[in-house]
Amino acid sequence: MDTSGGNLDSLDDTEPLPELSFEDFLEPTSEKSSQHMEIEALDSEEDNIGGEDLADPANDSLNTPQFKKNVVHILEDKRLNSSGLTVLKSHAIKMVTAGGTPPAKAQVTDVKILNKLKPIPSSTLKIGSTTIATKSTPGSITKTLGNLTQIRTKDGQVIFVQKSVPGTQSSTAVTGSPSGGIRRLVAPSGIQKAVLSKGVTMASTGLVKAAVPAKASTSVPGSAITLKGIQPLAGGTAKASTSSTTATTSPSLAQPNKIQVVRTADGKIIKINQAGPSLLVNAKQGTGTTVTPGGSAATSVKLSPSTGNVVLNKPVGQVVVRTETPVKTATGSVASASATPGKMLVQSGGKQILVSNKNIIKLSPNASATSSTTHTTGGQTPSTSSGLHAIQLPGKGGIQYVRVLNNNKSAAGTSATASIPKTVQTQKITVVRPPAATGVPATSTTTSAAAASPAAASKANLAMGNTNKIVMRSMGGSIVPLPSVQTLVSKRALGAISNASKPASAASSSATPSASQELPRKHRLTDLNVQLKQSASVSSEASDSSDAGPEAKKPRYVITMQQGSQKAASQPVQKLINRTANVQRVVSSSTSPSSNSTKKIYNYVQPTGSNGAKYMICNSGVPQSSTSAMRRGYTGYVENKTRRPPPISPQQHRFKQMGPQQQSKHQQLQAQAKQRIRQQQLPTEQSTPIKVEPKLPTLPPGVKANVPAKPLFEVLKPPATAAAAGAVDPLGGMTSRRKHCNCSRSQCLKLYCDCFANGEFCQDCTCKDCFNNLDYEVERERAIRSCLDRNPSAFKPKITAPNSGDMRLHNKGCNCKRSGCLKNYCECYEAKIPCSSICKCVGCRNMEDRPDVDMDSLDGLMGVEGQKKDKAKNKQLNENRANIYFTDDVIEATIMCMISRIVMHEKQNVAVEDMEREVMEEMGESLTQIIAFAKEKQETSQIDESKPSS
DNA sequence: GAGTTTGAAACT
DNA sequence: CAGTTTCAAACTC
Repeated sequence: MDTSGGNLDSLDDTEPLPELSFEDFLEPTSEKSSQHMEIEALDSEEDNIGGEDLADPANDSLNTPQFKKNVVHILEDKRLNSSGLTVLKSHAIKMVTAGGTPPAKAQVTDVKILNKLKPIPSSTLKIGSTTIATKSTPGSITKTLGNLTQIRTKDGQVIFVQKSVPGTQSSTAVTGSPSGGIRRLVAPSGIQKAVLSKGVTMASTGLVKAAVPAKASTSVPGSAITLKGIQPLAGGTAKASTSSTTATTSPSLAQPNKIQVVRTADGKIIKINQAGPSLLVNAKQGTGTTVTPGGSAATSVKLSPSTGNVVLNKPVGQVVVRTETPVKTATGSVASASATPGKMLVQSGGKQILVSNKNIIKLSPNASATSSTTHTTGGQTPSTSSGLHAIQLPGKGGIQYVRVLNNNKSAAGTSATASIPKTVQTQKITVVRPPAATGVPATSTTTSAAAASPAAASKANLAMGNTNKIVMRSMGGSIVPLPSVQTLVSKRALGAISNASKPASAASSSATPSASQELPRKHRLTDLNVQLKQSASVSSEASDSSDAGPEAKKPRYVITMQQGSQKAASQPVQKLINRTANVQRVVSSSTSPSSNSTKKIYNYVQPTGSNGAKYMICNSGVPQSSTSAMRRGYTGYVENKTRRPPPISPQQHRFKQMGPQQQSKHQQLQAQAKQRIRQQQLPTEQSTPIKVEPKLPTLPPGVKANVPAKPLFEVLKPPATAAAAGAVDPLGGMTSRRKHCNCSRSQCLKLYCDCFANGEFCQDCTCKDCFNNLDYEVERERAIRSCLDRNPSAFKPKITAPNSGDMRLHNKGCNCKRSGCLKNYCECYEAKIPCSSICKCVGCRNMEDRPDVDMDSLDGLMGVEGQKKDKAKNKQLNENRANIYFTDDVIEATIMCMISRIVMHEKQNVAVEDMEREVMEEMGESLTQIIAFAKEKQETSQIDESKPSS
């Protein structure tokens, strides 16, 4: 992304801003329900953006670099959905401007108002719900020139309204709205801009056409389209570097008092005019990577790829978004990147504006938003004031989204539902950028805090006053999931995510990093797990949160101590992991200010000895290691390629591999873990500094969750310090990433990528065009969903133990053909488990008992099926034999013998150590007898079998 | 380090 | 669901 940014800067920065003119209004063709959830709508929109161009044919042409015009579609009651831009057909407003033309040139703006708009009385000029001028207003309509009616607006502007007959207008404009009338607003030559509504300034000058459909039935006061909030910039006079100045100082702008210009890393510029509610969309290339304050009062905001959330705590009235033609496609594989225009989606007050290329803007009203938010303020520009504003900016490699959320009582980000805030009066603009190591931690923290905790959010809102909230995500630099998307995407993960009840304060930073740390899945961890239910409610919640299946119900949690935020943050959680003796699964609930009571499920280990408690984070629901083996379900950590090591536990093995220094560190960590466990075991949890949060990518993976207490992106944030933490961890790297991916074509958004498959962000990887990071959260979420759609268990561990005590098996089995399952190509082999009957491998030599047997010779003797059957048969036979000799009676008898020894020694006051030894000896004797019996039986049976034949 | 092999994932 | 293609890791040289 960095590379493209530079190119863009050089190319686009100098270009004058194309002026926007309203050309025509599209006749709504169909009424689509806006029942889509926000996430769905976003998905569709994303899909549209990412993939095909808008349905509008004009887009295609517009997307071409040569095309100079800006087209704006304002859709009503529609949100971009899966169907794509077809939604835009209804109630769309297309604004076409001479994109590359110098601003000095007179601009003609044609505006078409599609149906659902209230017919404008001859005496009233109204766009949307905003009345520009009325006859009733004294002196508003000054005179009539031919078919033009001169209207003086409240602001003293003079515009001419021309009634025109459909068909006389441009074909595009009139098409679809035969019944609609067209009013042409012609601004006198002396007027540089037309003020269409209070707070809305049309910078472009010249002709304004307003086609008003005659459909009275559809004309609902609230359904009217308001242009307020959309203001084409007057010009390309201002370059990216000076854009802020232009916005603030431009006399042509009626409202802009304070404009903040935010420039993304990709060179995209977002201007936020705090003076007014209007939204400025400017499709001009940007160059810089920094955001410059628009005015003295404006707060400087820097949006670098590494930047986190940025919250503009000031009333925002105007937002200017400049887009630039992506020079490079998202994938980067397309050679003709320049020909691939980016798209910008602006969602405003239930409307969405999709800008294709720098010159194409589409506004699509969000039905849901419109319905819910419109008319709440007595018809005062309801549409613009309410709803969400999402702006998707073309990036060098991706798309940027900006969402302006209404300032709701509760933080918009916290809203899990797709409901759109109905409160229109106050808006909060928050530019959220993924936090990065070098980002703006303060801002990001603020945003996250607001989203995460109601209290914080409310507080933030108070501070912000009348502001809009803008959540911006960009593919080029960073991506912040739109709230709706978050709700959408994270439903599964939310359960786990919501559980993240990290303090809004610095704790978040510390927690997040830890969350991203890898928690290597332990071998047979489930065997040792003992589920403890601390509270019935908790357990119920846990079950509730797991819609995605049993495994999905097991979110990963990272337990970190709150000790010095930085310290805790930098301290990999894995360090504390200890897999030993008794691992208890603890389901606990905690309540955070921001979220519902959260349920935490984690394992802690308590050795049988008196060494104190050890603990480990649990979570079986998500692959936790980054190795391919882990990705494939191997829960153990494969540190080296040595296969078939002595049957020591992975932990032992790893510990063994540690150097002295590492071991000491390990011990130190263990001590810390113990301490934490003790603290956690204290009855009074509130006093415990221990923080339990879901392990990072809880989300991904198919984990169904409740409403996210916090924005998904917050939860998904890769630990800022994780990367810095590097690979070394206290446990000698057992929990560190074994390897970094090297993906080149999958953008790390497919299961090919180990990182992605493990639900992790790429860190320190050598991958190319990596999208598996917070900057591309949208794409990442989409990819996750896509994977889950294909395979709901895609992110579940592939290797599990069916039952406690059972051997781990590959859930799906391998399918090796040529490796004999004796190379790491084989997932089973890589996981150090024998192939099972589930496997479809050919020539398998990865047998449990005889891995060394050369099965090649057998290949010719028996077909694949034969091998499978044989394998299954042997397995079953072994099981049967075990059942024959280890009957319940035998086992019971053995146990009774052992107990009897205990009782006997207790009476004799024998030392515990001796008692244990005696008991073990007793068991050994019993086993010996059983084996002897089995042998005898077998010999007897063989003799019996041989007798008949002879 | 480049090229090949391999099998899961993705696609058709 | 099967066959094919894509992909990235594992492996070989």
